[in-house]
Amino acid sequence: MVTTTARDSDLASALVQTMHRLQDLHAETSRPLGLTPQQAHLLCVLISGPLGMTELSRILSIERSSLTSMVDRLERRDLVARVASPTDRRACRIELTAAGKDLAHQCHDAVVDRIRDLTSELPAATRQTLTKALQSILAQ
Amino acid sequence: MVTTTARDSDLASALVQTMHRLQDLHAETSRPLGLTPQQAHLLCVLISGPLGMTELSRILSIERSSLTSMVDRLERRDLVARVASPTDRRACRIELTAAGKDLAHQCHDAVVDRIRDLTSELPAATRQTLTKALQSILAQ
DNA sequence: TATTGTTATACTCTATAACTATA
DNA sequence: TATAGTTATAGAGTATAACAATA
Repeated sequence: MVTTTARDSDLASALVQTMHRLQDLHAETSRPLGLTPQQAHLLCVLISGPLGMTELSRILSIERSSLTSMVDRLERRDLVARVASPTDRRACRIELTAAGKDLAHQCHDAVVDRIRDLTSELPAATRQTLTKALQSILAQ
Repeated sequence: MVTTTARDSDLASALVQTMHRLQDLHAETSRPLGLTPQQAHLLCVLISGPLGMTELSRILSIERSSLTSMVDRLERRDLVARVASPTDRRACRIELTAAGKDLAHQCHDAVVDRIRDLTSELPAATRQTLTKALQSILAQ
């Protein structure tokens, strides 16, 4: 039987290429805001609230020691602040400053806008299917 | 009208999160092979044939000067080779050595396997829709 | 003059290992 | 003893600017 059925590797390949495309897009939107993609990611993760170093390193998938220097650089620019934990004197919480919050939202909005452009030509039903499929992948 | 219609930002958010997930997965598959994700990307791009520095830098979205040092490191490990262009004495072609070709295929296969695991629970029709949607995004 | 690629430099990202302070 | 976070160190990724050689 010969059909136009997609192979597994077509989906894998499409996903990998999409990843690279989105990475580029992410870099292009961060840069004019004076941020590396990694810094933009960190700031955006903090939008939903302050986090400790250990939890933040887990979310960003980097070692705590790597995070220390990232936070140092952002703190020097007054985009984040280390706040002492009231309950654990070893720990601190990283939180966005007012300037950091503003920049984080700019990053977030810029990326969402760019992606909206990329996906705007898809039919609504396809967008729906795409969204649900990706969410189910992410839920694993 | 109140429905469960997904917002644009849900799709954008799902795409961004998928990007991060795939980045992690890519890093996890490259690392045991002794490669950074960027090195793995470079090797995989060369699977389809040798490329000049300028074209390779365009494909990887990095400056040529950044690429020079990446190629230096890979060449020192005998994974790629600089071959003089026969037609342009300024230019060179970067090509995979036998070891580089082997490693590139290992990288490629490892990523495809991991992604297949991620997507294996989706219905065939959804996989098809997903693949076509991503391909149409990439075609832009 | 324009293009190909490299060199020099500076900064960021990242991991590993060893460490301090607190729980 | 275990955990939170930092320091020290080394290597890799990246951009900018200036450069050499060739087209």
